[in-house]
Amino acid sequence: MARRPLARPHASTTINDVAREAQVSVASVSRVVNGHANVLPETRRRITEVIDRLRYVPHTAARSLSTRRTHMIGVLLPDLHGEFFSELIRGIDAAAREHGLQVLLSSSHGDAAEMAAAVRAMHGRVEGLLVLAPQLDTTALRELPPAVPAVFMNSRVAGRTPSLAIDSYGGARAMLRHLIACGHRAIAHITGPTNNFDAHERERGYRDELAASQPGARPQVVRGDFSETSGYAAGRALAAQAARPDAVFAGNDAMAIGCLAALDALGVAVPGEIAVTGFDDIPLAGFVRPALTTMRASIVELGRGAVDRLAGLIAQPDARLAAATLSPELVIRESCGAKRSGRSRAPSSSRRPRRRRSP
Amino acid sequence: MARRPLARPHASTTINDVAREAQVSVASVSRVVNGHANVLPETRRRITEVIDRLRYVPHTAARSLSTRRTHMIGVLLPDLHGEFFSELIRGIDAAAREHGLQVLLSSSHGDAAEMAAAVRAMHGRVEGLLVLAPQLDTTALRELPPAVPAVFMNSRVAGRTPSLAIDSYGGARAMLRHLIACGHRAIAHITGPTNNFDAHERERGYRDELAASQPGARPQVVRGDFSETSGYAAGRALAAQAARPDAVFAGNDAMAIGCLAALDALGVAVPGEIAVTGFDDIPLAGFVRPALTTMRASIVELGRGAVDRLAGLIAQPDARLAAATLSPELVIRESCGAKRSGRSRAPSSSRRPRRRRSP
DNA sequence: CTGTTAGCGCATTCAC
DNA sequence: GTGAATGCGCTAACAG
Repeated sequence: MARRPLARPHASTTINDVAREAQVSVASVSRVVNGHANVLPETRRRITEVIDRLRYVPHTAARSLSTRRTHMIGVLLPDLHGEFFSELIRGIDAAAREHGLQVLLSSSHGDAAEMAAAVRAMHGRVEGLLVLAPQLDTTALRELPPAVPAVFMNSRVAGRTPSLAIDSYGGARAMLRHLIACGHRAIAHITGPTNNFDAHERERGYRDELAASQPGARPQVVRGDFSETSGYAAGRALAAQAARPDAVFAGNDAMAIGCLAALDALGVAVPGEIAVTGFDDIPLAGFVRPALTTMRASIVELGRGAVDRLAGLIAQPDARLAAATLSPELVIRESCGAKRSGRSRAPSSSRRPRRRRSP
Repeated sequence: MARRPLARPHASTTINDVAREAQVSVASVSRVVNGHANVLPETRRRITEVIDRLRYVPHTAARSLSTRRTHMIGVLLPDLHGEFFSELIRGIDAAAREHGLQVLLSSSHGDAAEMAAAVRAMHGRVEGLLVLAPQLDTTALRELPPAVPAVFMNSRVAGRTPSLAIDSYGGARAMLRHLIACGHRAIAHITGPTNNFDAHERERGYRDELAASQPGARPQVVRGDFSETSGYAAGRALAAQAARPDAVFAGNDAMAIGCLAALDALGVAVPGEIAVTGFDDIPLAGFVRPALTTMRASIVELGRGAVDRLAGLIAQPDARLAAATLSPELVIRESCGAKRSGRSRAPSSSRRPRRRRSP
């Protein structure tokens, strides 16, 4: 590239062009661009004028090379679907913007190996990592370069890596207490996928609260995978059983809705014969019939909180934040059979003013 | 930085370290790293060994500075919710990975000004832009630096910017033809938000097909905003009208489901008294009662196709791709009142094997 | 307050 | 086949 530099692909104006045009040194231009104080008003004005006129924009890579800062964080997500994904990103994006961080996204990771590859690809471009690894198997996460700060969401992390999670365990116990308070005795549970952290925590909460509140009661568990279809199948199975439960706590709303559809098809009254509840409070939860009682977890806050923590960690790498937890909130609608004092049949979607899907 | 360079923040091994350790020049290391042929097997072996041992990873910024390539594309999204968002990202991410591109995401743009700011922040870091700008007002998009290749999705773009879109117009007409074929005459429409490209196209399709198939028929339109709540309100309004329609074509599934809930609350039989259809085919569409007839649009393909086009554009900036379109497909379930030959009541969610929400 | 200059880490000519 | 040297665009010492 010595003699005849190959035609620069996107030849754009550099700091040198500005300096020459404004009759100053690149140092002064740099100072103005970075908002340093030590520049004469007149000089600053002249430089600013040229910058505007030439539409000069600092070259990011060059700046990074010099400052060792990229202002980017990497976000590693598994193969996620639906509302959870979008709300998480929404929270992450908003918080990142506030911190002046850009988001390098890598989603759709089926397994830990893929995730490791993604991490490698991000090496050097990001100042921190945000990872959602619901797989119980987190051994592969150990390969993360220890140098870069990382925050784990809804993951079981060995060691004291700073993490943040929805309190699935506590939420499940709360839901069970509610069902029991409603008078239900035989309460079944539809689980999420095996090897999923939250699914595991919710099941554990179900079992523990059952054992605590109804000593001797036998847990009744059907395996699902968080999909509507699996909830549908579970609903059929449960309704057909000899010991038919009088309440079903599904591991998430999607399965609860699938279960509802199955019971409806079978002519089983909900909540009359069997009560059904979910977890997550997806936007549609208030619009199915009967409206779904569920635990509301603020996914937006999960994403936002994770970024806040990561930003703090980037600023102070030595800071030792303890793991934190977000408590879900019980949302009582109709499917649980709780007697309600209100008389309105309008769906309760007080929060979330606008819910759109189409672009 | 002349005398005593400040302690490098994330001191990591550089190409120089490798060169020194392997007793070669940085040029050879560079050749090996970039897979050039002209390196002796023995030399290559030695270098490779050192690279592994030192865990050397090329510094991205430095490489970018020198090559003028970042291998990143910017994705600009509006304030999106739900399934649409996640599927779009899924498609984008998968395709980007195939093309060896990283995704710099920036979402939650309420208006064009915010989007312009996001573009500015990405300037220089991305080789191309993917933008979803459903706002009808695209004047602000003109500010995009013309130098960087861009692909627009579901947007009305003046000029011949390469774009890709779901054929909302054609889909709406197809849906209307279906409703008419089912014997419905008074067909109402619930629109999406004003100033939204797809909402506009669907309404246009509704009006055009109505005029074409039933000359003289009077269009009956209620304004919605793509949210379940607005669909609920529209359903109430429609049911209360003197000239009650016998079919309702909602601008998207969320509103259709809201409408369904309203009619259920009012005791109006669906599809008996009023048929209801939607647009999008969200995963839950098959699980509400009655199961929703809708138009299936492959959002994943939208994202994937957009990235493919962008990658092509980056490779050949001069290439003039024409705008392309993705045709949605009619999915007939129960809510439209079509007589069905099958006898299965199981939800039809043949495709989409797994649908999860929770992490 | 301003200019000069030395790197940041890497790719790439051009001699050898 | 290999190495020495140059420049990518910018920041931050340092000298003036």
